[in-house]
Amino acid sequence: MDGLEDKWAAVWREQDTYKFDRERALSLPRDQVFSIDTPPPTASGSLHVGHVFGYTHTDVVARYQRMQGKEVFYPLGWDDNGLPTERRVQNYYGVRGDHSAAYDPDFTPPLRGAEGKSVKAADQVPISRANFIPLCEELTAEDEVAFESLFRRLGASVDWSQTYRTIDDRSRAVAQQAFLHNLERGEVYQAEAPGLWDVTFQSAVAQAELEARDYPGAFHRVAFHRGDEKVYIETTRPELIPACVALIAHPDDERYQALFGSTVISPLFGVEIPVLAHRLAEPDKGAGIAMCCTFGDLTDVTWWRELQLPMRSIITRNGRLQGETPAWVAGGPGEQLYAESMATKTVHSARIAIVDALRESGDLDGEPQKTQRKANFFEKGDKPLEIVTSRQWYLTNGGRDADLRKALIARGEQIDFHPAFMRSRYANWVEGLNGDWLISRQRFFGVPFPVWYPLDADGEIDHEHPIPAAADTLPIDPATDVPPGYTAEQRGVPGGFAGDPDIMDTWATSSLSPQIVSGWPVASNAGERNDAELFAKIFPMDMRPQGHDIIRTWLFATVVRSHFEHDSVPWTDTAINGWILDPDRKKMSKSKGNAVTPEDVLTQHSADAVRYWAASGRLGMDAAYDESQMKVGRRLAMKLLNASKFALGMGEVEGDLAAAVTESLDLALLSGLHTLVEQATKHFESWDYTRSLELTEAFFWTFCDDYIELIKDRAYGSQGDAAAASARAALRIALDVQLRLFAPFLPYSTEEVWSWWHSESVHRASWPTPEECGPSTGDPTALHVVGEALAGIRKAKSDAKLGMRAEVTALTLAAPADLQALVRASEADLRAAGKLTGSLKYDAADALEVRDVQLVPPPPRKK
RNA sequence: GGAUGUGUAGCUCAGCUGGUUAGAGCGUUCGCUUCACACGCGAGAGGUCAGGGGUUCGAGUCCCUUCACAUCCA
Repeated sequence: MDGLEDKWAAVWREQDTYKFDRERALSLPRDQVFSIDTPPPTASGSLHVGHVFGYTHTDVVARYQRMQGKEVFYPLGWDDNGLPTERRVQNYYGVRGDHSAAYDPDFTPPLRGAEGKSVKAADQVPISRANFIPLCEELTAEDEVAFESLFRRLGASVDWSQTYRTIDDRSRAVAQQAFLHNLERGEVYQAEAPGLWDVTFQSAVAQAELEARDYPGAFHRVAFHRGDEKVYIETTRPELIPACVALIAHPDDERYQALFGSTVISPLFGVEIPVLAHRLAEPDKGAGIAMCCTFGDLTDVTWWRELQLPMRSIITRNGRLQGETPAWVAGGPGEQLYAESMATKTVHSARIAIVDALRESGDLDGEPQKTQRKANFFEKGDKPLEIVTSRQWYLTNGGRDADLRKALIARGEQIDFHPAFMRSRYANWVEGLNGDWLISRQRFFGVPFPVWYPLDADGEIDHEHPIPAAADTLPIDPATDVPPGYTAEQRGVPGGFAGDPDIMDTWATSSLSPQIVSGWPVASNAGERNDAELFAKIFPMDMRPQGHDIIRTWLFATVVRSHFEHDSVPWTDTAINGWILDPDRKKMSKSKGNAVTPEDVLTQHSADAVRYWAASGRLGMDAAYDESQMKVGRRLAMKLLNASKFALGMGEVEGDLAAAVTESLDLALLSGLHTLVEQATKHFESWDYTRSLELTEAFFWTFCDDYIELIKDRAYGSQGDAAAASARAALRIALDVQLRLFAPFLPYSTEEVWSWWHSESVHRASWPTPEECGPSTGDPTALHVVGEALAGIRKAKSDAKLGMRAEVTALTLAAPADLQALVRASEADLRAAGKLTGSLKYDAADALEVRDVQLVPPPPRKK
């Protein structure tokens, strides 16, 4: 069985079994084409069983649609653009991206394969982005080869000639072209504003990348002064007292009515601070009055904006306090404290210094009370985010525009979510947006913004008049390329130009995956994958499969881009898969150390077995990692091989198979098969492939355990040629149909069996129709009833602790008349299967029952 | 605090628009080398359908409520 995987994977590769036929697609009506917008796995991560789970769901659907005769567009790309790759490259080559480094056309990295040795940051060679990117491409290309091999082994029916990378020329050109279109239409803008900032990665972070985590802190009860009166606030960030711009309480809070409109003096620094009212102050939290600093958290930003407070920022981009003593502190009582104990210190050290000083001055009431607070983190970071003012690019997404938000929620309504309840994740997210999408990142490996800025006579950047790249030159890198109308010598000199130093959020590229794969034309035709005809044909696409954790990012972002660029949804349906949980019900992930590598799983259990497990997980439902289920799948695949070998070994039937089927049980089987095909198809059409598998599987086990057992004697010829032909024909029809019903789930074993009497791949065969199931004139209950009679005989033998070879010399079958008739019609089959040699009496009863079974122990086996 | 989902045999789950004694597989127990399969075959045991209330002739299935768990958003 394991040899099947190498064998058939090679055949599928050689024969291009899953190749997308562009010409055929263009010639077909739209509903005969099925296009899938698959998630590109992160190339520098590693794959885990969760991937196997989700991608199997997609593949099962792809295979079904292909068998339905549709031309299936099923590419798979790699997301190699972004932070995970940057980190690997730094270690692997011993380099570090540096915005100030110049491009070196002859650069060779100091190391190759230093992974694991962990090169110290100080030893990493600073290199330009233009030198850094090729290294990223080189390293990810290696990973991608290994990934493709795994997906092939799994049996993913992807057309590998359609592969793409989110950093390749075409992807960058698509991302830049879409950005320039957004810019022209005013959907993207630059703003200098306070925003969340990761001090480790030195980059701005978007709302969708936030993660609220518990973070240990302490409440410090600190006095502000109003003459002799003290006004206490409670804060977890006392180091921000020098950045305080107001004290704020709720407008309805009785305690502070007298203070509103007056001012207080800050402790240690002696700065005069207004006391103001705002509805976002929480009366029941701490003292009910809060200090607003620029900036401690997002509420501070709101207060600062709405109450038009001054800017007194002290935290810099590297997470330390600014070195220069701020103007409003200089000359005051806190000047020395700041200059000596806080300037250039980390937030942590500054806090210790200020708390000591507060204690000494008597402004700290009691000792700090330890607490767990929620702090915002970058999902990939491990230090709380700071809020820093910086110039960034934003793409409108409804966060600040009710009409746009409404339009995007309406887009969600136009997409069918599977399961449907996942739509509320989308709607909740869009409704809860509190700002536009921040798409610029101060990183290196990603798609650069295709713009430059003029420098004025003093060499100052004029951000108001960005110079866009010419459309037919994309992709460009403004760090090395020169804007239209300038020469390279003018870079960085007064009157010249400067490139935009930032790159785009990874999602700003991957949100264009439908455009990237479908041939959306870019003016430069970078990557030579422009295909306007194809794009017109397959966009909007049919299916977007993905995890529910990235509805707020990838799914939403894709909808936004498509809304702006095409005034359309990007796809009509989205299939949301759940997560794989380990047996302790925790999400499996590499970082938690509980993930099993998919290579091991596939080797140990076989691809068909693993797919069986994955396919028994319904869309949207988290599933347990369950090896026992894989064993069941393996057993099923094995049974399929064995039963088929046996059934086909009975002999062939010449001529019209359907016409040869005449016996009661054979007709009953085919009638049941007829219903099975209807049901299996119906459930696939409603995206419930799991139900389809369950029904097919149940039918197959009855086929093996009851039907084959009952007819095998006759099929060998004990009741004459015509009766044998009837059984053999029914076996063939049933097998032919069942193999095709199983093919999307068990591609290897079905292909093997199919090849025994077909020349074409089962994966290019047509999905079975009820009409192919032969005559539907039989009574399907006949098989159940005779099967039940056989079960009665088996039970008698089992109760007598005898083997199934034991001979039955007499029995009575009690049943209602109609059931008796069904048994009588197949009495010879029942006798053969039950080893019934003696009398079979019939008796009337309300329900079928096998009574008075007389048994003879089987003769001892000859040794 | 808000949203969504889940709670059915020891385990993993199915039970569609309410209808006869609640199903499957795994595990478990007992038995069997039956000429496709011992990576097999046959038989059995095992459930107050999370708790409470309601609608109904009738509820695992609909409504209300409580509890527990998970995820997302505050």
